[in-house]
Amino acid sequence: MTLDFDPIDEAATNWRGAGWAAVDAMTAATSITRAHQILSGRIDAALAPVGLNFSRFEVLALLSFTKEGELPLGKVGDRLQVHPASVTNTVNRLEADGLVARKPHPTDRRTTLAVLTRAGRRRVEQAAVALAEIEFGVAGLTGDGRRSVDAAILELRVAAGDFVAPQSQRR
Amino acid sequence: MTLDFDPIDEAATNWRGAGWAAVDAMTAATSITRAHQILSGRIDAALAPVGLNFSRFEVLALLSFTKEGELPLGKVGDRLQVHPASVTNTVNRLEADGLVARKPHPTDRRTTLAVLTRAGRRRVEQAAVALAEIEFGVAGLTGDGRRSVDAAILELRVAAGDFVAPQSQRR
DNA sequence: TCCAAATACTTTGACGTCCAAGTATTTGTT
DNA sequence: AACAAATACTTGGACGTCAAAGTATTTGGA
Repeated sequence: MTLDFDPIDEAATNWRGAGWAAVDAMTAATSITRAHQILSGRIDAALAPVGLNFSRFEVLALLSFTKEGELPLGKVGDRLQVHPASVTNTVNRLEADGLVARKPHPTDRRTTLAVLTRAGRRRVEQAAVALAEIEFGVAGLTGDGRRSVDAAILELRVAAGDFVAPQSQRR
Repeated sequence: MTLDFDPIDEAATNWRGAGWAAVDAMTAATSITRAHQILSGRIDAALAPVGLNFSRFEVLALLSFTKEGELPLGKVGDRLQVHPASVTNTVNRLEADGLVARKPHPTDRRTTLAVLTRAGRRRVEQAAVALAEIEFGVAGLTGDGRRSVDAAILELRVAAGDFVAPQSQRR
């Protein structure tokens, strides 16, 4: 099943042969797509024994970083850049597992807070350890590789309007 | 909705504060994940008017590069690194749209060939143009950024066993 | 004060992906 | 020759994602 050639390199050759444009853009996009496949496979495999997947872990981690361990669902979506419906779905699952609870917002009745439970806090710690053990799936990337990926993708994210750097953007 | 800070940078700070390990691995993994979100959103948006999504496009492109415009479904899965069930699903859809046809393998009756139809060939050309126009979603990445992403991810893919370089691996 | 518009979340439905199990066929051994 | 194991694909089910529509509540003018 392991190929004896680089499929992306092969694709680039084919694209050139067909006279199609933007070959270098294609290889970059394909590389990123494949990298994501690899990472998400490894990460979900590492989290499965802990009873989480990456989305659920991200929500728990985000909550664990707040003072009170709680956040409106909308904020969760903003921070993790996922669709509101996905937040609802993820929180439903976490709630069913007893890792977060829903709580009405004290002053705005439209808003629902997700609150980390004690079990949720324990679970996210376990998951963080499990992820650190597999180096978040990026084993195989050297320090240089990680830095250059971060830097390059930072350009992409800024260009995509993920956030606007206020004044100083370190890094 | 656009944040006024870099959420990944923020996450790194939080992780350090919580004393969690592998912060640099986390940022690399998160960057790649986010890059994939951005690209796949842009790519699917560019392909929607053409009536394709990226998976279906990839299958058509792969077929278009073969001599006869046909390939066993299993080979398609190997090349695109997707699950056999996904290939079945994707080809079903392409077949329903008249862009490929299924044909029995001449000598191995277990095997089914996906054959590009004339409409499929036209469609993949349109799609290639549409994708080139948006630079595969990587507008925002400079030439250097694209090269460093390719190079870094190549490490990752090799480490993941995507393929084994036989003797000479150019690039 | 009143009401249209904005905001927050949920629901429903269309898709896509993978896994596991099932069917058909071929291969490799004994 | 015979049959267990491997291979090729499909099916059905669990999940996840997003878009669009629906409900409830708050906000920001006229």
